[in-house]
Amino acid sequence: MKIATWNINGVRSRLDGALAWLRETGPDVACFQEIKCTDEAFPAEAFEALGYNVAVHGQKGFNGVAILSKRPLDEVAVKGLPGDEADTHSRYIEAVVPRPESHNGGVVRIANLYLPNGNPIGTDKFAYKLAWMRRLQEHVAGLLQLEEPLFIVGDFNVIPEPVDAKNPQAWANDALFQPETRAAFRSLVNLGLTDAVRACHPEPGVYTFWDYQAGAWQKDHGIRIDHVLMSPQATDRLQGAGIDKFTRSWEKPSDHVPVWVELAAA
DNA sequence: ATGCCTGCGGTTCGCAGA
Repeated sequence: MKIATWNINGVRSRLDGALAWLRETGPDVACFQEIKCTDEAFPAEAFEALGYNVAVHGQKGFNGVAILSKRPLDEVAVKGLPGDEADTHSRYIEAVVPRPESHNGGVVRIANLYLPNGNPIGTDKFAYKLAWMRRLQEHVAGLLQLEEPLFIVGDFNVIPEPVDAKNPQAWANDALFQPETRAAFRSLVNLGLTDAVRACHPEPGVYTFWDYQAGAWQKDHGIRIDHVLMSPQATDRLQGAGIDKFTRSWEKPSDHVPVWVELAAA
């Protein structure tokens, strides 16, 4: 079973690339962030034509997340991160998905998130980011009590460690690499989660984002900010994890590339 | 020190991104 996540930076302007990527890599579950459209404007039919079932939590203009699944979604459990009724940003969707027939039953729980960027530091945007991370910690702590295979995936907007940036010093004053940001991410992982890509790829130079500006891609000035975090019950089945770096060379690319994990049947 | 790109809204520039 393959589960993938991609900050697509506008699903409508990136639809052809998204469909090509799905055809080429065939994930059982694909999570998108920054779809930048309402539920009504999401091009669900194009994905359904490839055999996917679709759950969307969008909004006008920016943010927005979606889950695609080859198997019908059992339950779209949550839309919007719990813990603040006043938060109107569409940054979180959670669903329960049956595992493939070849896995002899059972389900996985998918939490797909687009964590706030938080720049510039010292503003209410950074405070919102840290508050959002505290809310996520609370919610995930509850989910872990279910003792299910749980996948928390998406654009975390967190550079966890210096090895996760080509030039760490360039991010010293950025919300993605602040001590408070990194500490909140460590606390989340320390609930008992596994960072799938880092577990499978301890080497440096593994990035998921290259800015459009200043030739970041050509200079490999990348950062690793898109992650798959797994509960123990999910990690038990981990066979591999990787990054579809090739999409960054496409025409009209997203500035992020997909991240995926492959799971054993038992 | 600043902007470099890009998508989107709603009009041709501002906002958000990271």
